[in-house]
Parts: sequence; C-alpha cells; structure tokens
Amino acid sequence: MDKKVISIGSVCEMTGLTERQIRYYEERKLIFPERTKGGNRKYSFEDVELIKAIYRQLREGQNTFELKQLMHSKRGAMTKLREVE
Amino acid sequence: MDKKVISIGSVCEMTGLTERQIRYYEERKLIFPERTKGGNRKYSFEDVELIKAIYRQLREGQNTFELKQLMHSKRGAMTKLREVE
DNA sequence: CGTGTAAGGAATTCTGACACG
DNA sequence: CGTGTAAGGAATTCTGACACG
Repeated sequence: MDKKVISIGSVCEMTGLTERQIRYYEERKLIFPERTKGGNRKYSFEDVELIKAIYRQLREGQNTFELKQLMHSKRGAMTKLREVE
Repeated sequence: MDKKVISIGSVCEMTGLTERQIRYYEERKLIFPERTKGGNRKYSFEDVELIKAIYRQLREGQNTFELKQLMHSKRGAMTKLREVE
C-alpha cells in the first residue's frame, strides 16, 4: 500500500530506528511523509521499506547526499529496494 | 496488509466514520485492534475494510449482534467482504 | 441500539537547540 | 554527518458517563 497512514511511532517499531533518525532522513529530503492537519507525520509501507533501505546504506558508508543522488538517478542502486518510488 | 499500524484518526479519514462509531464496533466484539503500550488502538487495512462493511450492514438494518453471528458462521454473508478474517 | 458530546487525563508527536565528533 | 537528549507545547487518543430514543 502506498497510503500514508502510519504514524512515526509505528514506523519506529517496524524499522527499529528512532524518531530522530526518521525525521532526519526527511530533513535530508530522502523521504516525504504526509501531514495531518495538526502536523503529525504519516508514512506508507513503502516509506517504511525505503527507510530501512536508507539505514542499510548509511551503515555501508554512504551519506545522505549520495543517497539522494542515487534516488534521483533512475534505475540506481536502491531502485530494487524502493519499488516504484 | 494485516499489520496493525493505523491509528484511529486515519481510520476515521479512510472510512468517513467517527471515533465513537469505530470504538463501539470494538465494544461489540466486531473488530479487534491491537494496542500500543500506552493503550492507543492500532488497526490494519483489513480492519478498515471490515469496519466499512460493518457500517454498510448496519445501515441495511442489521444490528451488531446479528453481525457477530454472521462473522462467526464461516462462509457467512460478509465473508466475501472480509477476505481471510 | 447506535451514536453524539463535554470532561479530564494520558500517550504521542512536534519543533528548535545544544552536544559530540 | 548522523544521532542523542532535555524542554515545552500542541495534537491525538483514551475512558466513563449522560443523552436520545
């Protein structure tokens, strides 16, 4: 599902990451959650998969800037992990 | 997805129903959301579909008790709407 | 019976900043 | 650079009850 309905707390559980990490990836323009009227973030399952992929790449030495490059170059290294993103 | 990660606010948006209605269906044992450590309800997409089906049936004159009967009789009238529930 | 609402509290999430390195 | 944390506030959700019918 590409519906953005998952709140950050659930994303933390599903990914094992902290809110801080997830918000930082957004700050770096790697993920784009929706917002409720009140400003709360809502993620899709695809976002969750992407977040896990981002974290994996970071641990492998990539930085967020490089990842953004990869994401913008169609058919990049992460494409297989990101489905239709 | 059968993962319970959707909070009640999102369910309201997706179904057009109120929190009161959704909590009432749970009180009548028609839906079974999970809970966070803090006690907040989490629903799956399947739950959302089921909630919409319940509401449709209610508008058609069924009451919650009858719906519970239907749900417990395998291959009941709502089965087609509930997938593997 | 199914749903609305006001009430008070608790859990969840938000932003901006300081910190380390 | 990527992440931790304490701070204060705002949005979200919770329960139990009274109401109507």
